[in-house]
Amino acid sequence: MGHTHTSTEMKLAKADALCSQKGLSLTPLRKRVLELLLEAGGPVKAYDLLAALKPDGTAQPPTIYRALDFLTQAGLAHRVEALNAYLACVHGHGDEIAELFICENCGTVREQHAPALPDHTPEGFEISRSVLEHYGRCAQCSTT
Amino acid sequence: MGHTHTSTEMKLAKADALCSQKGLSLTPLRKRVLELLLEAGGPVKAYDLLAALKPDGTAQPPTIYRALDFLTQAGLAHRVEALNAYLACVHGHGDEIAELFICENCGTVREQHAPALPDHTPEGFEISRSVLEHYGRCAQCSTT
DNA sequence: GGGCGTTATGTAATAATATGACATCACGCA
DNA sequence: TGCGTGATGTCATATTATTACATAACGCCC
Repeated sequence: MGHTHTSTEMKLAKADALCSQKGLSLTPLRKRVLELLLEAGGPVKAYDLLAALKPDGTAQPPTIYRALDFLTQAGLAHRVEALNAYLACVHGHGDEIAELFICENCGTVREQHAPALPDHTPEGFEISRSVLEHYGRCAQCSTT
Repeated sequence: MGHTHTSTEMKLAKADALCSQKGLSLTPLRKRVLELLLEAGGPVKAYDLLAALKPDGTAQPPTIYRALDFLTQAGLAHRVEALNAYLACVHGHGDEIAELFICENCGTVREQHAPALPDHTPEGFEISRSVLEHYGRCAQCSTT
């Protein structure tokens, strides 16, 4: 087993800890989906996850969407809105939101915490969720 | 005809001007779609537009998606990523990006220009498009 | 241990969103 | 006139997501 695998295991363990701390149950199915996301190392489509989960094609869509809902609620994954894809989230964002830089050439995603954000929130507007995604070319791809 | 209608006409005229200035052709179909978006005053789904366009149901999806592609390219509309919906855009953003505040209760959207992004873009990353959307409750809805 | 509520998963069907491919039309222009 | 280009029409299908209901797993109370 290589380094990547080990790292995945560590992240899964961390996710376990985080869930039990919050009183959420990271069941085998949910954990497996998170593992697939972590192994992918980038955004994955729901139906690709579904195929990976059960290569014989017996898994049904709700299976994967439920798992993804759980993971996103738990803060263990993000949905990349403009790609209809999902991404494992390693760091626990507190109140900060995720800011994604998505390379349209190679598909890699760089994730950061965005500091609390908008200066010009309209008076009285209560934000419950923010989407902040940038599309373009990463350093690698813009030089080549 | 009330004030809203008049205002829509003015915006359409403005769109016309903007297009001819850029060498784009705001055809009757495209203009009609923009008009529908303006009249709606908020985000509309592609298939709803399609239905509004041809109440007899004879219009096919590519019709509306092509028109929406044109309008978004031209800067006359935005796609609201997390809603799979489209929104007329009245102000021409220059290099600034659109920042949307979307009330999940009443569905209204407040749009602003976000200043070119005061962020920590990774070294070398070239942004071609940004998505900035906030979901929550507007002032109206959070008090009631 | 037996019933029972709650949460998670399985499964079938279908809804909602979007694109590909090709035909046709309209219009400018050599 | 004939041709090239961009726009639209039309059919088919792909992709993404949800609803609804059945079953299973597990804790809890008695």
